[in-house]
This record gives sequence, C-alpha cells and structure tokens, in this order.
Amino acid sequence: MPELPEVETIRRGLEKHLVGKRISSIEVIFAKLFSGDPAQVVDQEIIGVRRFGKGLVIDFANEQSIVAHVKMTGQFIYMDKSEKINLHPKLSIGADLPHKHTHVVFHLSAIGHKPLATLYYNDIRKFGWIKIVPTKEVAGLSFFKSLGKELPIKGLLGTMTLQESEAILGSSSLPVKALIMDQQKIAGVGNIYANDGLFLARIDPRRKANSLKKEEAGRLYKSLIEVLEKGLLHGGASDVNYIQVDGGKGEYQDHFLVYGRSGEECLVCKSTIERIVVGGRGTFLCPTCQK
DNA sequence: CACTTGACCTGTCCGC
DNA sequence: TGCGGACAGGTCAAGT
Repeated sequence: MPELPEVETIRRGLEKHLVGKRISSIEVIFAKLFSGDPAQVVDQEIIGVRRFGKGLVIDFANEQSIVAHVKMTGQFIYMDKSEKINLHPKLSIGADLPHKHTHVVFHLSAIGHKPLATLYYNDIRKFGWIKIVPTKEVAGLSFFKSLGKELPIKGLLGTMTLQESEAILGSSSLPVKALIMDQQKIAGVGNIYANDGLFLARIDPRRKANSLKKEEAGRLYKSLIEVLEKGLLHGGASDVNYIQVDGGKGEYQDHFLVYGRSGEECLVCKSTIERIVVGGRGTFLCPTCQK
C-alpha cells in the first residue's frame, strides 16, 4: 500500500531511469485512468521527477508534466531492452510484461536515439491515475491543491514542525488515527505507518485527536517520523502489490511493529495484537502498550 | 462545516 | 472442489 516511503522509493527509481531520456510513444490500453494529450510530452526531454505526498510528477523540458497516483496497486516498472529484470512473480502478477493488468506503456529513448526501454504502468484494481498537464497547472490539481504539509523526513523536503502537528491534533475530535491519515492535514501517512507510528508512540488509535496531551503529541510526531524514515530506509513495504521501479521488493514488511500482526505477540510486552476498525479502516494495536 | 459512508476495482482468503 | 462473501485501502463524492 504505497505511502510516503513507497512512493518516494518509486520516485527515486523513476528519476534514476527517466531523467535525460524522452518518450517516443505512449500506448494507452485502459483509457479510464489516463487523461491529457500524449503529444504534449512525446519527444520532449525528461528533466526531473518530483513527489508531493503520495503523488508523483514527471517534468519535461517544455514545461509539461505527467502526474500520477498509484493508489493501492499501481506499479511503474522500467525494463531496459538489453537487460532482463527479475520481477517478483507474486507481486508483479507474472514475470512477463505487458500482462492483463498493464494499462499504459511508455516507450523510451535516449535523446536522439531509437527506443531502448519501456516503462509499464500496471494496476490490478485500476484505482490509480495518470494525467498530462502543463507543469504550472500541477499545483492546482485537486489532489495537490488540498495536500497538507509533510513531516520532516531525513533527506526529504517535509517542513511540518512539532508546533504545527500539535495544532492539527488539537483541531479535531476525530480518532487520532483517522486524522493523521488525512492527506489534507498531514501528507504521506497511510494505514501501515499510522498503525506503527501510533504503536511506537504508545497511543490508542481510537483516542480523540484533541485529547492528546502535549507530551503524547510530541511522542506521536517523533514516532511517525521514525517509522516513515525506517520504511524509506527499507525501500518501502511490499505487503501486497507494491514493487519498485526495477522490479525489486521493499523490505519494511519484515519490520512491521503491529500492522498486519493481529493474533501475534506484541514485540514489547508479548500481549496479543488486536485488529479493530477505526474510521472504516483495519487498525492494529497492542491493548496493553497503547493507551 | 465536521464527519461518515459508499464507490471505485480485482485478487485472495475463509467458511460451507 | 466450487462458490459466495468479506476484506484489502487511497481518494473522491455523496450523505447525515
């Protein structure tokens, strides 16, 4: 379930493989998730790949951009014509590309050269989207327009301060877990890191956000940053369908604190991890550690 | 305005 | 073995 660490890992993979190249053609197989005119970016040099929250932006020299959101099951996979990559069979739905869940194919070339590589967009559940828009209009897209600040993850651009996070928590009576997953309040936190961050902060996800004491809010701020940094360090969590641009797996799923661990022992006190529903989402907690 | 619920999808898993 | 149903969760739209 791509959240900030997973999407940042995808961004790095795209940056590594795309910058300096150009797209010679785009095949749109499933039109519903694609909008905009491919002609606006064909034969234009790719100059950078940015990320805002869980959204990706590929910028072209002619001030056009491809904007994408992979939601839960979207995958960008880069395949060099000269090199066989080792796709994880389960996570990639078969080793061959394109396959029945491939919805967009970008043919790539180096500047002034023939096609040499392909970027596939796969998405089992088709919730993701790809748009082509002028770069100056990216910030005005509904998703980016209402996006909150990001936490200050080491090496990234997030600027949210402790004071700002305290103000956000204090402003709502929502369950604290639902609030920290609201992209308009804090960008980048999804279900995995919300669960693990709350466990690390020893806070019950059902607590009203504005009931947190200053000291608890401080622990949560620090803990969310810590789990996001750990997730990024491990290249994300390949729990279901997340896969890296070069076909490899992330490793954070081997380090989950509570997420997906219902029925297993708490890593701290050995109580049994419970699964409940908060804000309509599966939620994992240690009933002993989290108050 | 604050918050909740349902829709969008398909693969997987569980119980019968 | 097959089959129905619940479940997975990011975001948006509609409803309370």
